[in-house]
Amino acid sequence: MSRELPKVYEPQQVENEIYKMWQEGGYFKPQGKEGAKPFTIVMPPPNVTGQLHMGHAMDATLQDTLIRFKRMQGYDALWVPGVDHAGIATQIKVEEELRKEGLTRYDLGREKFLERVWDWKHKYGNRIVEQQKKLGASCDWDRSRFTMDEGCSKAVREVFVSLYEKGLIYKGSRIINWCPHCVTALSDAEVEYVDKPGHLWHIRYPLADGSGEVVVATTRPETMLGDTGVCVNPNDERYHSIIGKKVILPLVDRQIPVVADDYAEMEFGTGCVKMTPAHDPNDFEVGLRHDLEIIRVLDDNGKVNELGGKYQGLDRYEARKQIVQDLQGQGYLVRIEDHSHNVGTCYRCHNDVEPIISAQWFVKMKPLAEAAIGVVKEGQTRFVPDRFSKTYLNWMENVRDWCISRQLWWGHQIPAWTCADCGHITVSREDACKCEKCGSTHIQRDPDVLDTWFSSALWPFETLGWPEDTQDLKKFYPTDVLVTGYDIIFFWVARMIFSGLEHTGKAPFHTVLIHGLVRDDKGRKMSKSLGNGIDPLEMIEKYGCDALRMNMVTGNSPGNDMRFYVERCEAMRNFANKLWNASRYVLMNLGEDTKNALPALDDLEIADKWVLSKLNSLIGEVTENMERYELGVAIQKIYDLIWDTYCDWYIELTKARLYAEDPARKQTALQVLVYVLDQMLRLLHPFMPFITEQIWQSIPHEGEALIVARWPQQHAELDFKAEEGTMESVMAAIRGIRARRTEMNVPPSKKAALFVLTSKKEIFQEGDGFLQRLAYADRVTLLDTEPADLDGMVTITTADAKLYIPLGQLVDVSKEIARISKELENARKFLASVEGKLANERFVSRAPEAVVNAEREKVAKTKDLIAQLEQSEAALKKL
RNA sequence: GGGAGCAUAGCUCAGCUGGGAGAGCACAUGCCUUACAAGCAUGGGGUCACAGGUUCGAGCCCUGUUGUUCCCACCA
Repeated sequence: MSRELPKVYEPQQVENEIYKMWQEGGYFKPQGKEGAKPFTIVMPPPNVTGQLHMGHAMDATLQDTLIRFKRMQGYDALWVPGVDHAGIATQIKVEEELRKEGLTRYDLGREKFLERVWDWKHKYGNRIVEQQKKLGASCDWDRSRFTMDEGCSKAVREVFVSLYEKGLIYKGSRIINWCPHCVTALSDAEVEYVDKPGHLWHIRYPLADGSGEVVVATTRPETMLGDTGVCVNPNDERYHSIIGKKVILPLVDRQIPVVADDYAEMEFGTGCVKMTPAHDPNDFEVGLRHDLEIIRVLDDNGKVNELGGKYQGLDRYEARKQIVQDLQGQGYLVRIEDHSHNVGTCYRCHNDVEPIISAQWFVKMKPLAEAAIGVVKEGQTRFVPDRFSKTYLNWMENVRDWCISRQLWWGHQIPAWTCADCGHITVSREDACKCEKCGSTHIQRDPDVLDTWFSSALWPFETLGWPEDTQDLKKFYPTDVLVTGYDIIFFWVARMIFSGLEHTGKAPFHTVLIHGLVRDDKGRKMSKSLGNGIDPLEMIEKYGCDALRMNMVTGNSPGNDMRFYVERCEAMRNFANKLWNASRYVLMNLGEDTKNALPALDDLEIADKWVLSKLNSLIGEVTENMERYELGVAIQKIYDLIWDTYCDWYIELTKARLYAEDPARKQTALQVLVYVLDQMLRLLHPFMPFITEQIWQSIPHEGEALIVARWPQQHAELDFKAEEGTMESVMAAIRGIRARRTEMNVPPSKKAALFVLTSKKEIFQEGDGFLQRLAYADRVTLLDTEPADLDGMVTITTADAKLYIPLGQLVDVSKEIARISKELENARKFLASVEGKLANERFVSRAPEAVVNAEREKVAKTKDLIAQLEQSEAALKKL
C-alpha cells in the first residue's frame, strides 16, 4: 500500500470507494460474534417521495455515529433502514403526474391507479436511499424494508384485526378533521393550527313568535346553513325567557330551538351561540345532549351540498361571501368585527381543514395510553433530553381517539367488509368472501386505507419480522435507541411505544434521542417556499461528507435547534485537512519497519508520556460522553486532542527527535506518533468515518478496516500524571517566551540565548530541545543563581522557573518593570482571594478536602511566583 | 388558557454530578518555522438578561421579573 498521500485532502476522491469497500466487506451487517450483545437502531423511514434534506442529514449522522461507536465497542450492531409509503404525499405526487396527462385517478380507477403508484415507487423510491449512502450511513441495506411490503402488510393486518377483536378499533360517526383539498379525513395530529386574521360576524336570529331576536356571533357564517339550534347559558338571566322557544334561521327559514347548556359562555360576545352539530365538535356534543338535528351542508370537496338551498355548489369561501352579502341585504347582519383566530390546516397541503361529521374508523386510545404512560413514568423508556418526556406524557394523558381511516387509495386498505344484506361488518385476517354473520356474499370491502402512521407505528418490530417469531426479532427486539426530531414525537414515537407494548408486550426501545430542527443562518425553518434550504448533497460535494457530519454534531446539544452555517462546513473541512496533513507528516517519516505498537515504557520520553497520558484520560471521558449521548461534548474533546494536543504540540515536540541522528529515539517517537494517531482515528471514526478510514488504511494497522476496529480502551500503565505536569511546566515556559517575544516584536528568525533559573533542573534539562525549537533559543543554559548583569535582559517568570533572554537594546527597562509590577499585582490579588477563602473557617471545615488542598497548593505556588517576581523587580530597579 | 425551551465574547453556540468563564467564525499583530497559508504564533474582547434566595462557594440549584421562541388546547 502506498504511503504517499496528496497534499490536500480531497473527499470526493475517496468517499465513494471507501463506502464501497465497507459495503462489500459486509461490515454494515451484525457480525454475529460469539457473546456479542446486540445493539439496534431502526431508522425513521423517510418518505418514498422524499429528497434528502438537512433534517435527514442530522438524523442519519446521529444514528450512524452511535451505531459506529457501538460497533467498535464490540456490540453486534444493527441499523435497520427502510422507506415509508407516505400515503397522502405519494398519492398527490402521482396525481400531479397524471394531471399533466390530463387524467385524474378516477379516470384510471383504483387498480390502475395503484399500479401507477407502484411504478412510480419502483422508479424513484430508491433515490432517497442512494442519497443516504452519500451520508456514510452504515445500515444493513439487505434488511431494508418498505411500509407496504408483504411483511409490513401482514403486520398491519394482524394489528388491525387484533385491535378490532379486542374492541380497541371501532367505526363511528364523529366530527373529524376533513381536508377538502386532499379529500380525506385527518387525525388530530395531522392538523396544524395557524393564527389567521378573520372576522366575527354578528347575526340577528329573530324569534319565531315575533317577540324579539337573539344575536349570535360566528367566524364561519357559511355554517349557518347547517344550524339546528341556538345555545345560551342556563344561568344567563338575559335569556331565561327564551329557552325552549324557536328562532327563525335567516336565509334558510328553518325554525330551530333555543337550548340551555353550560357550553355557552355568558361573557363571550352576546352569550348566544349558534349550533352547527355537523360542522363543529363542540356543537356536536351540545347537539347530542339536546337532541339537535344534524345537518351536514358541505360536501367532501368543501362545497355547499344539496341541503344548502340556493348556495348549493358554491365553494365554502364563495358561499361565505354570498351569505354575508345576503344577510346584510336582508338586514340580518348586525356588525362585523376583526377577529384573529386559530384555523386548522392540513399538514400536507396547508389548506384549511373543515370539521365535518363523518363515519370513520378510530383507535380507542385510553386503554393503550395507560401502558404507554407507565413505561415512560417508570423510566423503562427514557427521553434524552428528559424534558421531552413531559411533552410526551402531556400528550398521552390527554390523547383522544385516533382517526385512522383515510379516503385515499394508496395505503393499507382496511380489512373490513360490509354486508349489503344485514349490514354487519366482517373484519378478517384473510380476505373475506362472505358475511360472517348472515353468510351473504353481497359484501363490499371498505374502500378506505389506513393512516400512514398506523404502519409506521409498528416499525420497530415489523421490520424485524413480526408477526413471525423470527431470529432477528428474538435477537434485536426490543431495539435500543430511537433517534428522531421533536416534531414527530406525537405522530410517531408515541404511537410506536403504545403499539410495541400492545403487540409485543415490550417497549420498542429504551432510549429516545431527540434532536432539534436544522434552521437556516437566520434561524428560519428551511422550506421550499422560502427557498432557503441548503442541499446536504451540495455540501458533501463541496466540503466532503465528514465535514457535513461534523457540522451536525459540533456545538450542538440534544433537543436544541441548530442554525446551519456554511462557514462551519468550511471550518470542519479545514479540520479534516489538518488531520490529513498530520497523518502525512507521520507517514513521511515512517520507516519500513515501524510498527503500530507502543515502544517499551522505559524508552518513552517526557513528551511521549505527556501525550499518552492525555490520550488515556480523554478516552475515558469521551467514552462516557458517548454513552450519555453527549456527542457534541465528545467531539469537541476529540477535536481539541487532535488539533491542539497532537498537531500543535506533540508533533512539534517530536521534530527534534525525528530530525536528529539517534535512530532509537527517533523510532520511539515514531511509534508513539503512529500509536496515538491510530487511537485518535478510532475515536474520530464514528463522526468522520471516511477520512479516518482512508488514513487508517495507510498507516500500519492490524485488522481489515477501521469501521470494525476496536474502540480505544484506557490503560492504567499509560497514566503519567507526574510527567504530564512536568511537560506542562516546560510548555508554560515556551508560551511565556513566545508571548514576550511577540509583545516585543521579535521575529522568530531572531534566535537568542536562554538562561533558566529553576529548582527543577531536570525538567528543563529534558526540555532543552523543546525550548530551542519552540521558543527560538539558540542555546539553553541552566543557572544556579540570578544572572549578575540584568542589563538588556528580558525576564519571564513562570511558576517553576525564571527565564532570561538577552535581547540587548530591544529591552526597555522601565517597560519591563511596569510589566512585572502588573504581574505582581495580579498575583497578589489572586493570592489574597485564595487566602481569604482559606481564612474562612466554614470553607475549610465544609468544603471537600481535595478542594481545600487544591487551594493550599495555589497559595504555595502563588507565593513562589510572587517571590520570584519581587526579586526580578528589585534587580531591575537597580539598573 | 396550559406546558416547555432559550437569554454566556462582535456572530453562532458549548459548558457533563455547583469548585478561579470556553470553542468555531470574525477581529488585531507578527510569521512562507522542511505535515498543513484550508496553516503557525501571539493578543484584544464577557456584571454568564434582571432581582432575590440556598451554599464555604452559583453560569450551573430554588423563587420571582423581563424579553424571546416553540408546543399543546373545542371558546363561538
